[in-house]
Amino acid sequence: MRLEEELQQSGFQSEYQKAVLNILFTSNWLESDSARVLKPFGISSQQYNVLRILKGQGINAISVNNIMSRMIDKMSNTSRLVEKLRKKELIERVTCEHDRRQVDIRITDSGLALLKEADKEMNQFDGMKGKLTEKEAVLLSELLEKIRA
Amino acid sequence: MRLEEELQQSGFQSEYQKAVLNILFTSNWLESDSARVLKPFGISSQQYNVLRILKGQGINAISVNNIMSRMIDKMSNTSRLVEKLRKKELIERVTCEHDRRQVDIRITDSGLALLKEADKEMNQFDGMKGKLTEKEAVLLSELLEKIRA
DNA sequence: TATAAATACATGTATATACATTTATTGTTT
DNA sequence: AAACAATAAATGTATATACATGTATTTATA
Repeated sequence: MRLEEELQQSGFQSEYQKAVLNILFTSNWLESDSARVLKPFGISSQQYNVLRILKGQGINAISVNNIMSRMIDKMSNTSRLVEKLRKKELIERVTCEHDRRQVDIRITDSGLALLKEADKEMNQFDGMKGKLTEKEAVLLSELLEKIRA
Repeated sequence: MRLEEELQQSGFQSEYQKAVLNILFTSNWLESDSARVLKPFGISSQQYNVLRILKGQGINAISVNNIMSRMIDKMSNTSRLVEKLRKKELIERVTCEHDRRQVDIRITDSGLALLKEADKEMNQFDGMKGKLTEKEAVLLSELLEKIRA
């Protein structure tokens, strides 16, 4: 749907402005979609993001800082987020031997199981499926990366 | 900067997945940039968004619901947001005569003045300037609108 | 080796937000 | 007109988040 209709606005200052608003709007759109899908699993999309990062590390435990630097939004309180996942026993904490300030985090079997189920739904409801060709997806990424250059 | 480096990740499941993450990441990137620019003016980017919507309406007062439907993120508590702007005297509330449930909102001179200053900065720090051609900006909007189709 | 600086993470606090519920008013149905 | 549904906005509440600060540990420097 065109942004003009979504925001009930007749025009924009420039195509640049419109593109920026389109990014923000689409991001919110995707975000609320995944929040809805994840809700039955009892995790937020940030928590999902952390679980996926940990899954990507396999059996290796990685530090809280390491997780933070890989997150989509570099929020400052990854600690609390991780603590919430630990309470649900989706991850476990291992105090690091060679640096006792550091806390290493590893996904649990229970976490992997939840992720497996959640991923099914997430792929199914993927906001992209059948809407862009692969070439268009590549192009989209390129344009977004240009903006952040 | 490439998303792989931003998120310290070697690859993605698919180009679709990468594009989605790129949208979310870029949105956060733009968001934190504008939050930084707006901070000295004492308003959040949501409040800025509301002021711009009201400016677009000129001297016409529009309802809280009307504002909400034009906002980038359709959050449920526009009331409180508007109330904060009122406390700062950037907007004013007019109870509607023909429907006394409704509260019409209009931007004040003080609100317009703040917006004028803020806009200068916002344009200056515009995350797009010189990074995309106008054609690319149009293309970007088209791709994003396809996703939401 | 004592002191200072840096790092990793945790926590306090104020504010923001999502979601459900409430209140006031208007519209609709019988 | 009375009863009910629908609408506009406000509010209660739990959780999330940003930002600053605190604590423990490690590294660098004098």
